[in-house]
Amino acid sequence: MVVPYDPDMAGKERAAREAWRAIFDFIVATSAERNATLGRAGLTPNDARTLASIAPIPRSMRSLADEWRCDASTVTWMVDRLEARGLAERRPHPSDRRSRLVALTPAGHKLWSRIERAAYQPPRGLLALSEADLRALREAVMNLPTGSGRKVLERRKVR
Amino acid sequence: MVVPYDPDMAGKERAAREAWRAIFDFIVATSAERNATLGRAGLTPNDARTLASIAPIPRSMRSLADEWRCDASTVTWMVDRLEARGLAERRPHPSDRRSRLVALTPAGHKLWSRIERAAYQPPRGLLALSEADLRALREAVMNLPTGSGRKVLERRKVR
DNA sequence: CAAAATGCTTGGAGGACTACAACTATCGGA
DNA sequence: TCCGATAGTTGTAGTCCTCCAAGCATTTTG
Repeated sequence: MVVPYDPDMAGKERAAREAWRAIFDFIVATSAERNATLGRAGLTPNDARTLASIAPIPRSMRSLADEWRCDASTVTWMVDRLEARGLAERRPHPSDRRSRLVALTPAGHKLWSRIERAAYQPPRGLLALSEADLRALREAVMNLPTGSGRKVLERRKVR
Repeated sequence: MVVPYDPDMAGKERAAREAWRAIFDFIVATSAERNATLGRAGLTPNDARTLASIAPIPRSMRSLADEWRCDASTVTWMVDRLEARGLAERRPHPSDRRSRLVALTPAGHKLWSRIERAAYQPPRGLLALSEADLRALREAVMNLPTGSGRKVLERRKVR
């Protein structure tokens, strides 16, 4: 499909830019609050990231290090902290005795589901949008590259 | 204005929740990437926050501490770091000789505008929305409360 | 004016985060 | 079976972030 000239494009581009700026600013403004919320629960941002990563299914230390592109020892520290709080635990890997699976404890599941529920509570203001808009917004956000415009983000294979 | 019953509400609520979840996941997924991008520019997250705060207009140390609800000495450290890198500078306050205004240097402006431009680049997906929708979206987001309900964040106790 | 308040800096302290190097245990292929 | 590769831990180190206490300069208030 060819679009030789769309007189609306200029205005639309600008509108998109302004909308995005608002979203971005909101994200920035929110992240501080989000961290404060986590802090109230005694969690650091990394704690939360770890919980989120292992909540669906136990993960090996190695896979976490790969996902986060950090040193394996860093994962050791992070998991240590969660384990000390009783939120996560190391389990033996069923087929590789070198490896450990990191899993949430019942307390960890409880805490994380509470935080997740609160965090996913959509702000009322979103209801000002039409359902179609909301879907478009969701689509738009879901298709965003997670890098800040950076080139092709090298695919990370999460095992 | 009374809204006794809106058959769309259920679907809308769900759409809002899903859109919000997408945004939230994006925030989580992005924060690491975003920090990596900043890191490539030699900036810590706090560096970026400071640059963003003083970019529009020079600010006093005090106002920054108030905005971030942190100790005044923390602001001193942060500004020190930027000043050491030649990105920001302290200027005398025109009417209060106790106070200092923190401003971007030319180098700071240059760097920040580059980063800002990249960060504010709107995702193409947003163009799927009509211009009117985009404006509505912007309005909605701009009117969102940035807090997750909680108003007063208690001083976090240092252990 | 004297005292209290304010703006900022310095010094001290500690936790979080991160990497690298060295080490142990285990796995997998030749 | 033997050896290189892999998973994870420990020790070391450095930066960042954050606070509190103390102190200085200046402003505001009684």
